[in-house]
Parts: sequence; C-alpha cells; structure tokens
Amino acid sequence: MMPRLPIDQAETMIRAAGARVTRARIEMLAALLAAEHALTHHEVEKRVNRAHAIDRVTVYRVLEWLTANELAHKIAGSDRVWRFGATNKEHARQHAHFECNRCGAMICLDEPDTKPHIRLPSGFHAQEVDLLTKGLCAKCAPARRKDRRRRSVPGWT
Amino acid sequence: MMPRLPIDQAETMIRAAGARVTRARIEMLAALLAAEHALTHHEVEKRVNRAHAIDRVTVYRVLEWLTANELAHKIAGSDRVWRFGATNKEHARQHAHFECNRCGAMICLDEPDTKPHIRLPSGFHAQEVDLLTKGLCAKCAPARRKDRRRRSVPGWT
DNA sequence: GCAAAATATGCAACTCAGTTGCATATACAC
DNA sequence: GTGTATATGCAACTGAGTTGCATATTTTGC
Repeated sequence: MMPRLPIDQAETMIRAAGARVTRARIEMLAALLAAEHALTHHEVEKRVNRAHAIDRVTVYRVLEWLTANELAHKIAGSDRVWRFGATNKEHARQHAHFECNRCGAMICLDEPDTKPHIRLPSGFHAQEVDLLTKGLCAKCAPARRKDRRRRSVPGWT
Repeated sequence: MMPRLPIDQAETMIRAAGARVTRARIEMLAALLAAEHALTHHEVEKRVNRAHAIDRVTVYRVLEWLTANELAHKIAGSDRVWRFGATNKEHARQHAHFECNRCGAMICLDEPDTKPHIRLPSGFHAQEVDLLTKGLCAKCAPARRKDRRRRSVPGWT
C-alpha cells in the first residue's frame, strides 16, 4: 500500500465515517495523523493555523467530534490537559501510553504482552484497563540533570 | 494494635514528618485517612469545614504539602480534577487505581500480582507504571442502565 | 447549478480548578 | 513570654474547557 498524505488519509477517514467533510476536520485529523506524539488542543490549533485560522472553540468541538467518532482518542495527562492522538485502525483502542515526567509529552504505546491481573473490591465491575508508563522521553533523558520543569512531586499518581 | 482515631493518627504522622503541626494539616489528613475513596480538594474542604472554615487556597496548599511529604498521593482522573488519598504505610507508592465511569469516584487498589511488560521506543526511560482500571463502582454497577453522567466517549483514554 | 434544510463555525461570555503575591496570624525555639 | 520562621487568608489572576446564539458552509433534493 502506497504512502498517502495525511490530508488525503484524513479526508478519506472522515468521509468513511459518513459525516460532513469540513476543512477544520480534515486539517485537524491530518495534524493528528502526522504528529509524532499526542497533541494538546493548543498544539493542534498552532499546527493547523499555519494554513488558516481556526477558532479555539472549533478546535475543542472538532476534537470532541473526532473522539466520539473514534477517529481519535483522548488521553488525560498529569497537567490536567487533554491530549489527542489519531486512532490507528489496527489497535482501535489504545490503552497504553507513555508520559514524560520532564516535558509532559505523551505517546501511544502498543498493548503490553502480559496483561496485569487486577483484583477489585466486590461489587466493582471493570470495563477497561489503562496503562500509563511515566519516565523520560528520548529528548529529555540525556538532559535529565538540569531539571527545570518538574511539578510538585514528579511522577506521582 | 488498637484502632486509633484518624485525627490522632494524622497528628502523629505529621509530627513524625518533623513539620509544623497545624489544625488544617491534621484535619485534612484525618479526612483523607477516614475517606473510603480518594477525595477532591472540594470534598476535603467540605468535610473539614464541618469543624471550622478553611480557606480554599489553604486546602490546595496543604494537599500539595501532604503530597510532597508523601503522607498523601494525588491521582489524575478523567475529569481533570486531582483526587487525593492518604498514603498508607505498607504500600507507600500506590500506582494502581480504579475510576468509576459513571460517578467518577476513585479508589486505590493493591498492586497487581503480575506486572505488565512494557516495550518503549529506544531512548525512552521508564520510571513508574501507573495502572488505571475503569468501570463501575459498587454503587453504580446496579444502576448502570439509567446512565446520566457519562462524558463524550465514556471510558476512553 | 440553485435553493432549502441541516449542521458546523465564530464570537463573546462564562465556569471552574488551580496559582500567585502579599499582608496577617500562628507554631515553635529560645 | 518574645522573636522568628512559616502557615494561613484574601484578592486577584491564569488557563482549560463550555455554552448560547448568530452566521457561514456543506449537503440534499430539485
């Protein structure tokens, strides 16, 4: 299968979802598809605005729409900011992520080979298990000594 | 060992940390110790204010202080609100939690028996692994049909 | 193509968690 | 008790995310 431009791929995905194909949706999904890590609303806004201005609110609404239509998924980070990643078709449900304790970057990981076995109190009913690995990303690992951006207690959950 | 009042236990813990023993710290830690699940700043405020009024900002600052001193730990939920739990001495570092998809309640779990094996991209360095199981809590599981509080795409991460 | 209906966008104003600066109150050492 | 370090209260702020409503754009039916 030949490599396609994110913008074309995005359009195809949205069209396949049977919904209105708008420039905002195409460009935002394309931005997610092209991204090397999960993007905040602000990052999406910045990347898309290179082409033309999109309203803040539209960014939120489109991201919400993409999430509801399973073209993207959102990840809660330690900084209370949602990050969004394009949902790749193979692993439709990403439940494993990595978060950098220094720069806050988040990336999607493959599912772990061994699933942990969780013991819940009686009456509780599990639906999904999310795995968040924290540490230092490739950019931050070498620079770890001069740590300037750490939060109150880095890495705690 | 005989059961102690949370308020006494809290005072002992704070004194043991070698820090100033204030009413706000004692009462807030006692509230966390007595809580059946992790509390938001607002829940802490409400529970403590039965005794006497504590400023919103003080609540934030004391919770931060408790976290920094490892007497409590904070958990990021799907609703962008921090929840705090008393750090129990046996498992000093809680990294497994349960979040209810319906009411948002969070509780601390024991570590899973089998730790998952995570494969990271090269250059990445893992420091902690957090496990978040989502589903329905004992209160919400029976009432699951009339779901009124679900978020855009419930349970996604 | 063109008009009408359906829906997405932009704008303004809002909510709510969490933060910061600074003056005042309190715990503890002496 | 008195002095000093530090915790608290107050007010004002930041920044993410939301809502209502008017306007623009996509789609559908012709």
